[in-house]
Amino acid sequence: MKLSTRSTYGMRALVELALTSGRGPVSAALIAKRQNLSVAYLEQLLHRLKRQGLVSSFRGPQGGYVLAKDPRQITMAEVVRILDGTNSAWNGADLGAVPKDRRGSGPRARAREGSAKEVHRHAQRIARAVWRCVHERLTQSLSAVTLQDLCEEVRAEAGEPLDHRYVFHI
Amino acid sequence: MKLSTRSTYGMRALVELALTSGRGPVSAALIAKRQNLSVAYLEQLLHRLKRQGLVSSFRGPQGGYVLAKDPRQITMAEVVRILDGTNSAWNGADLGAVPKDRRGSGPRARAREGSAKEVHRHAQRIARAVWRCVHERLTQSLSAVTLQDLCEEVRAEAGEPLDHRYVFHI
DNA sequence: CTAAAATTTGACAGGATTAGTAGGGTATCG
DNA sequence: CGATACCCTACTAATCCTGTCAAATTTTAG
Repeated sequence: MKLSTRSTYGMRALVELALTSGRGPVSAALIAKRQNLSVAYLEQLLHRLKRQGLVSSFRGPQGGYVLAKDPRQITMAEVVRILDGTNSAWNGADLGAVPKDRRGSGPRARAREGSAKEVHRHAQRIARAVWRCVHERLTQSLSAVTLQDLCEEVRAEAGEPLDHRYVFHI
Repeated sequence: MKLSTRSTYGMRALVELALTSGRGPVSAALIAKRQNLSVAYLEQLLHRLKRQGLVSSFRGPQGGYVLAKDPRQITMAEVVRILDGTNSAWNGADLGAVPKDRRGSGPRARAREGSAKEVHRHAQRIARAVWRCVHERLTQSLSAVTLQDLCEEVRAEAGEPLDHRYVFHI
């Protein structure tokens, strides 16, 4: 798991969909315009969200995207997993790229550092512990944030008078 | 704030320093060898950690790096802020890249979308809400993880017999 | 006291990965 | 048909990470 701008972009698009929910599909172009981000890039993100069943799409005129799940059932953790969770980093077993050569250690052997196997086990132990400790708490706290929470946060920030009505579908 | 491999690299180095604490400085080359990552890259990270006062360094033979604070006072959130917090994404006020051109929206004006100023306020409201909601819970849960917690996690994983003694300095 | 070795520091080049762009294809509705 | 909008693939730009070299600094050896 990683965490970058993609997740926030995706979440913002989902908020947009949630706020206009029940009033027909919204085109990617309109979301992009309202959220001030690139259409093409947003389409990629929406496509991935669709394949994972978070949104549905309709082609043709008056087409666009619609939320496919209850906003209370969409968590931030899920969005992060879908949009930012593809890569090998943060994958638990990962120890980081293995460098081919080492600079400082010269020809003379050092006494303290143990066999290569031991070093590897040691590194893996620490890497796993760090990863586990962080990943656990991270997913835990991100799972606690739902799309509905974000919508309410937006409403609180706006002080009620949103320009679309605040209706959830289903 | 962003979150990538850098923070885990840095945290692993700090764990290494904490575990060998009280037994003199440890060179970047040795840490890199034990943790199986690139020396040059690790040096960059250590340099930043030094400038922020988390570690101290000594040059020359028998030199290296030493933890500058109590492991209980170093939180994961601090490390993330130092190593992954540089870039403009996730900076609260950020609204994402501003696209230069828009593809689909054609010459014909749409009725629903309001003035440019309103759209911008709307976008900013949602972006801020998303950012605030996520950032708040994220830093909160990362602040709860200290370097000492990680060391104990490592010890738990290893089942006690670590190859260095488990001593904290000061 | 001088020279060599060990180590940090800094800079830079190059590959790998990710962020974002561009443009064409295809389904759907009037 | 033709316009709207999703869908797909390839491309460019930026960033991350690694590798390497040279300079500065301190300790140790001779």
